[in-house]
Amino acid sequence: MVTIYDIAKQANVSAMTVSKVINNTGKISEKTRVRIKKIMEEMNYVPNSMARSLVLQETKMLSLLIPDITNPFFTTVARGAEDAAMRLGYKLLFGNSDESLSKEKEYVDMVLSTRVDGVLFSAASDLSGPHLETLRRHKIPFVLLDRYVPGIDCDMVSGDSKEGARKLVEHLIAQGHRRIAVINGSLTVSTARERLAGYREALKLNDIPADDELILEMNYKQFADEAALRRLLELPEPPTAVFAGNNFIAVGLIRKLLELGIRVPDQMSVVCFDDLGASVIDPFFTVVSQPAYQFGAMGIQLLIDRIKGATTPEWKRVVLPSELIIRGSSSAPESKRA
Amino acid sequence: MVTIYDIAKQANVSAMTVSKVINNTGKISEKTRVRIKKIMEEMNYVPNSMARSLVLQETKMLSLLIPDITNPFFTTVARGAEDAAMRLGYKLLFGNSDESLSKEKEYVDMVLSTRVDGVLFSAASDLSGPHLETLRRHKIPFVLLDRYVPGIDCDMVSGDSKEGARKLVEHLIAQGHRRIAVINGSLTVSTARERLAGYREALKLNDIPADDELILEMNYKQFADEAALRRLLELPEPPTAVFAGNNFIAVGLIRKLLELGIRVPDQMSVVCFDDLGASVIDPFFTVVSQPAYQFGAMGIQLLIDRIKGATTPEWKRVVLPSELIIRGSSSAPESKRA
DNA sequence: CTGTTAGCGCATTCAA
DNA sequence: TTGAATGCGCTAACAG
Repeated sequence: MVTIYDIAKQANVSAMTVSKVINNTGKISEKTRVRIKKIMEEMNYVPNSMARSLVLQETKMLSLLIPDITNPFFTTVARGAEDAAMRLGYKLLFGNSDESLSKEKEYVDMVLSTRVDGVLFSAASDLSGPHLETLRRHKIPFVLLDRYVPGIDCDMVSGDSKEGARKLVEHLIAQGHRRIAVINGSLTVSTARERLAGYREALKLNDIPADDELILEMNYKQFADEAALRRLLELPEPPTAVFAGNNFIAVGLIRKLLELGIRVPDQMSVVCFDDLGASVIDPFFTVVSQPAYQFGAMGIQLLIDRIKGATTPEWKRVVLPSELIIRGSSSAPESKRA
Repeated sequence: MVTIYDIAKQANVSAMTVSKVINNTGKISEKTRVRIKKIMEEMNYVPNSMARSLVLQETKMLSLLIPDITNPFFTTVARGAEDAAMRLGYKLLFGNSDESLSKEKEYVDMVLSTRVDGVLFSAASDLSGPHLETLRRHKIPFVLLDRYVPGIDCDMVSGDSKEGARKLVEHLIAQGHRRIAVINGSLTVSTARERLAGYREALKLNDIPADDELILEMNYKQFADEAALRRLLELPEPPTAVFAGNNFIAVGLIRKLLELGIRVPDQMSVVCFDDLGASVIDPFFTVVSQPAYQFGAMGIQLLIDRIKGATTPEWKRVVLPSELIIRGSSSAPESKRA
C-alpha cells in the first residue's frame, strides 16, 4: 500500500510535508505543493482513513438504524440520510433492527466498536432506552428519528402522529363514519400511542363514543392477527372504516379484506399513516403522508450539528409537517349513500 | 476512552494479555481470563476497530453501491446484503449512484480511503470500467451485481435478462399481440441490451417482423420521454402492447397512459421487468420477477468468499432464476377479443 | 516554510 | 503462561 512515506521519499521531503499538502494545513510553498500533488497522482495514493481516524479520534462515519429498509417510508428516509451524509463528507453505515431489541443491541455493539461519529436512531420501542444510554455512556451523539423514547432527552426529528391521526379520523367522520376501528402498531412504540391518542381525540371532538372493541394492537411490520379482524367484523355493530397505524398494516388489511370478499371502499373505508413509495402505480390509499426524505436529511443535519457542537446545548426537536391526501380507499359508509 | 491498557492496569497484567483474551488467541490461564473479562465488563470496554483495522489490514466493512435504494428491486437487494453481511460479521457501507458516473466515482474514492474489504457493485453503465479498474489496482475485491461491465472479468451475480425478456414478450405474443413496443433503459447498461436481445429473439422465434420504430431507449430511473410515446401511439400501425425495461419505466408509462385516457390492459397491455415491492396492495403488473433478496445475499456471500480466498481462482458467475408472473396488466389485444 | 518527535489503540514476534 | 518491543499510517505540537 502506498503511504505518505512513499510519497515523501519520492519527493525528497518529510512525511509531514506530505501530510500538510493533503490536508491543506500549514504553510507550504506552491512549488512543492504541486510537485507533491503530482507524485500522489502518479503513485495512486489514497489516504488511509483508518489511520487518520485513529489519531484524529473521528471516523467521518455515521450510522443509520431503522426498523426495516424494505418499508418505503424508511427507504426514503435512508435516501435522504445518505444524500445528506455524502454531501457533508460522511459515510453511512446502515442496519435494520426489525423492531427487535436483540438485533438493535447487536447493532449498537457493532456501532460502538466502529467508533462512528454519531447515530441516527429509529428506536425499536420504548425499551430501547438502555441502548441509547449505552451510546451516551460512550459519548456517541445520536438523534432520534420518528420515535420518541421515554426518559431519553436528546435531539429528535419526528412527525406529529397525534395530529396526523386526528386529521385522518376526522376525514372519516366527515364522510359520515361513526364506527371507526384502529389497527395499530405495538403501543410500546411512541408513534402508535400518539396515533391512538389522535384517534381518541377526533372521536371526542365529534361526540362519538369510544369503544375499546374497535381498537386492535398489532405491529408495524405486517398485518398480524386475522382472528382479531374477524372478531371486529362480527361485532353487533361492526366498523364501517378502519384507520391503519401504518402503510404495511394497511396493505395487509386490504389483502385480508379482499380474501373475505369485502370491497374497499364500498363496504369498508381504509386510511393509514405513511405513503407507499414512489413505485406505486395508482395511488389508492387515503393517507397522512410524512416527508420521509426530509426526515432522513434533517436527521443527519441535526446529528452533524451536534457532533460539531454547532448547536445550542439544549436539545432540538424538529417536527416535520404531514399532509392529508384523500384518495380512493375512503368514502362515505353505505348507509349514508343514495 | 477505555483502552486495553486501562484494562491491563486494572488487572495487573500487560496489555498483551488483555489482547489475547479479547481474541481468544495464545494460552491464557482460565483464572486470569475470567478476571480480565469481568474487568472489561465493568469498565465498558469496547475494542477500537479502527486501531485493529490498522494493524490487521482489514476493516470488516463491505460496501454496497447501487443506483437507487428507492427502487424496490434495489431496496430488497440491500436488505439481503445487509442481513448476509451482518450474519457474517461485516458492516455495510452504502451509497446511491443514481446511474451517474460522477457520483459513482465520488463513491469509489470514498470507498478507497475507507479501506473496505470489498465492494458489491451495481455499475452505472458500461463506462464504469475505469472505476472497477481503480478498485482492482488497489486490490479491493469486488463482485458485480445485476449488470455486466465489458472488459471486466470478475465474480458476478445476475439474472438472465435475455431469457426473462423473451418470456415476457412470448407471453404477449401468445395473447395475440403482434405490434409490441419496448421502452428500455439506456443501452449502455448491459441488462437493457440483453432485454432488447430477448425481445428480438422472441419476435424472431415467432416470425414477427422487427420494427425499429417500436423500440424506445430511455433510462431506468423514470419514464423520461413523453414525446416519444406520442409518436409511438400515432404510428400508422400503433403497438397493442409495451414491454417496459423495468418497474419504474412501467409505472411512469402507466401514468402517462392514464393521462392520455388509454386503458390498461384494454387498449394497451403493459409488462415489465422486476416487481414493485412488498408494499403494493393489488399486484397489477405482469412481470418477470427476480429474487432481489438473493441477489444481495448471494453477492455478499461471493464477495466474502473472494476476500477470504475461499474460492477457486476462476471467476464465479451466479445466475439467479427469474419468474414470469402473469397479472392484470396484460391481456389479448382488442382486435382478438369477442 | 519544513522537519522531528511522539502517540492514537491494537496485535505480531519473540523472549522470558 | 505472560510480557517487551515494534510498527500499522497518520497528524498535532513544536523546533528549526
